[in-house]
Amino acid sequence: MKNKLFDFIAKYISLTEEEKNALVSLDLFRSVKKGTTLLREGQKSKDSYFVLKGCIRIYYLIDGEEKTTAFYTEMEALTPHCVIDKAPSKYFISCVEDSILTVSNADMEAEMNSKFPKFEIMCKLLSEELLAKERIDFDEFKTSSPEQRYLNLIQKRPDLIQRVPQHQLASYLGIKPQSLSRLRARIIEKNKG
Amino acid sequence: MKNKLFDFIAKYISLTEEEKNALVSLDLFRSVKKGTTLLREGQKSKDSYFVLKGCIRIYYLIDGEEKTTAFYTEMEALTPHCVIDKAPSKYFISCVEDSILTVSNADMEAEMNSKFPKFEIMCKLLSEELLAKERIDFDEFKTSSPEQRYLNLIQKRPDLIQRVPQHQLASYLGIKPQSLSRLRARIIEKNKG
DNA sequence: TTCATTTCTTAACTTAAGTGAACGGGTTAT
DNA sequence: ATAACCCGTTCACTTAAGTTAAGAAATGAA
Repeated sequence: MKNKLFDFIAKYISLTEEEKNALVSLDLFRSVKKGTTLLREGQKSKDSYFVLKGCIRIYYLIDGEEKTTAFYTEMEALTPHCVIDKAPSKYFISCVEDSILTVSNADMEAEMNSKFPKFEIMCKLLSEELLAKERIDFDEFKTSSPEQRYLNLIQKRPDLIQRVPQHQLASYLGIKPQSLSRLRARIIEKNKG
Repeated sequence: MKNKLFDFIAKYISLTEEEKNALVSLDLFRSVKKGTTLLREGQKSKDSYFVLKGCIRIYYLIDGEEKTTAFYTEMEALTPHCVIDKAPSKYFISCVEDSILTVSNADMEAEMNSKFPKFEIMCKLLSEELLAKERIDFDEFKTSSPEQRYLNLIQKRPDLIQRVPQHQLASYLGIKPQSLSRLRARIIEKNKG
């Protein structure tokens, strides 16, 4: 698992042994059971997550209903907005599967940054990249229909369709579970005729 | 206009006179006429934008139709994905109004960063903040209907509804212009009855 | 000004998503 | 074992968005 983290970091900066050791000594690795809630609405957490194995999701509780809006799987990083804006969290974060994560506190990050300015650069590169990606994801969502979004998902994240419950997928696609069922039936029908 | 830029930067880091002078000497300020295309699909530009006055938008050309997905107004920054991933741009950027922008090249940024590491920190803070905001915007979009999105826009960016053509607003809301017209009529009807 | 183009609205019709309800399969708990 | 619950699907019905077309209003260019 350490190496998975180092591989990820290597995409942005190169680490010396000293730096790697400093990272490991932070004791970041956590095993979390499926269903565990990592962050609740209203909380002011300072923790960021990086998924080494498994899957976590962001969801909102609206009128008593869970609305899942994002999934993070292997090699994906998530810093909740509350860490950035110091406001109570607007959303929940929960474990979709038994997972192995790194959980890093904002204070630990600040310490690493001051010791190794390189880390700050990595964070900059990473968040710039994620921002550009998020922009494009959002644009694709806006410019396509639910059916196109679903077909697009099959192409881009086929694993999600297997590992995530349909009703979570539905709200991820911006529709109701019944509509996703219908839409899937429609697609199968098309491919037959 | 210089001061508007300095005020923006001051939200993230504090600048010495020397640093301010270095910034000004980069000759960043540009006046652009309404309708000017700043970036075309397929281009590999290195330019980032910051809006001092006016409005610019991102749009896609899909089946010969313009799909506007984002607006940037006063005190908002935009780094196109092509600057980050060095790939041909997926979208166009164009001027909605006569505008005053700063246009900064990635090379200039790199130079500022090496001279003043503080700048790198500002970029990190800014992109982290924007990423967290974009996440929440996307989530709000996913979890609400076109009508809710429109009402939400009235609350959050009332100026946009005045200064931007309806058909651009429509695709920004993920719907067709005719649907936006109808939806507006529906809302007015509700408020009467 | 005049003409052409673009933008916005309206309307009639089609298509798809939302809603509420029911059913079967699976799991969990008692 | 059975009851309770959750999940995915299906159905009938409602509501809203997409589509096509037409016309009025605003804009811009000659």
